[in-house]
Amino acid sequence: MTTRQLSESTEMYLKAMAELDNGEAVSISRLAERLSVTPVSANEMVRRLGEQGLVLHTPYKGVNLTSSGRKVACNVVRRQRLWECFLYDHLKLEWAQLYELACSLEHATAPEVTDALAVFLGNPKTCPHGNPIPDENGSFPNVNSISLSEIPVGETVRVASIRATSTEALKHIQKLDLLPGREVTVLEAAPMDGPLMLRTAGKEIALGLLMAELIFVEPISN
Amino acid sequence: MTTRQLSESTEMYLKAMAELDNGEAVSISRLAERLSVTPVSANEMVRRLGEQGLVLHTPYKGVNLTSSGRKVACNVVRRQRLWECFLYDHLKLEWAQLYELACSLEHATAPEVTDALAVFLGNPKTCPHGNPIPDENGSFPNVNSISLSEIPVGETVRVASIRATSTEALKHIQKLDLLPGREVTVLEAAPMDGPLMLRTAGKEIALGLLMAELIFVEPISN
DNA sequence: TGGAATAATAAGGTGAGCCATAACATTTTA
DNA sequence: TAAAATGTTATGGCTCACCTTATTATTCCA
Repeated sequence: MTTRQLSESTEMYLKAMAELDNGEAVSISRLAERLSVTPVSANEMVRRLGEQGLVLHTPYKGVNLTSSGRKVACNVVRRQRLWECFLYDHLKLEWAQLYELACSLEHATAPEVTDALAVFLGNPKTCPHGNPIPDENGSFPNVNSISLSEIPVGETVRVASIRATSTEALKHIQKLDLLPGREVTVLEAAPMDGPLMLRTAGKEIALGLLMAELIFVEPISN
Repeated sequence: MTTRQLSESTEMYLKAMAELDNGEAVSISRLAERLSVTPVSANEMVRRLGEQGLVLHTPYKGVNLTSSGRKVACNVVRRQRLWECFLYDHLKLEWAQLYELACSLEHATAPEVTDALAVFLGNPKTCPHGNPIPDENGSFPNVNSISLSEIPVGETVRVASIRATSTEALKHIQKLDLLPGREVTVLEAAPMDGPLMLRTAGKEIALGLLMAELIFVEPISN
């Protein structure tokens, strides 16, 4: 298993798979959607990744990362989230822009730089969006937190992390003040996948279901 | 003059031209050599750059940056040298590796990041190799310093900056302790483009002419 | 169980940026 | 001034990662 240089595209596919992973195989169409690519293109690419031993494709079932693919994906995620920390904590850049800005940097980052950056930042455990940063060994943190969309009406939870990737979505979440640490009460779930009505910081807000699925929460512990 | 996204390759060509620029047009073969590409490929690429208005190619004479091409090149150089400062001053990475490591990052750096990085670093004036960092407006600093290869035997000068790009060359220069700030006396110039014999920090060292051309010096002022 | 939805594959095409080889043009220099 | 060196252009080919359109295979659900 040589660690030859992988293309940016390869890294993006592997990262997307890791981000979409929830235990089961990822369908090629969801992968295609996430990467803004046609299913046919995603199919081709998955075949290539399969030939390299990075993914396992079971026709009609979906794609899984192999252990070596997962390792690469972890590494990519690690690089990205470390950059997010740097861009936020030290360069004071926009919270909503971090994912996008760090995404370009992640593919251009040598291992020496990644390691030195982690040390410089004091080995942070999470990125500014609350998502865990994998360690050097490439263990992908399996966060078993629940999405806000699954919380029954009436319950109050705490925002743990945001998995949104588009700057637009992140801006909206920021505007609604649904940042990690905030407490949120689910007031109502409109029928037909309608928006959730929430209360946070004394305000009542409406949140689309798709967006709610990207917000991960935890029980209020203390 | 739209500032559409330029490819990494385009940026590398423009940067190489700026780095090779010494007032006259740059020949396509030197450009090709610098970029480790065949002259034919460089020719094709220069044609494309010409069509975009970034360079001016006079057949059999060479290539020049247009004002818009120069602006882009400056920006690339600025990004790279800012990253070099960060990698050296804060991440404590190897002096000789900086060029290479910063080179990958430079193409992945958004304008917001560049500007914030400059502020974070305190708007440094030079990179760790002693080369000037262009300002936001893209003025390419025209350093009129002299290369060590042009210093007559007997004279003593101070190393101002190193323009080498390969990690290997930089490692060698570091081993010889020819870093910016050091004083060097030219003891002898061997015939037939033979090596220069130098004295620096009490030691006598031999330096190949090609390498000496990458070391820029200034008179000892104080 | 049969049709709808979803997934896979086949075939052909695009552009960027590189390659090699060969032919031809110009400039340099001996 | 002629030959050598350098620069240019033509031709054809390659890989990667994408595209479209069309066909075929499988799965799911009513």
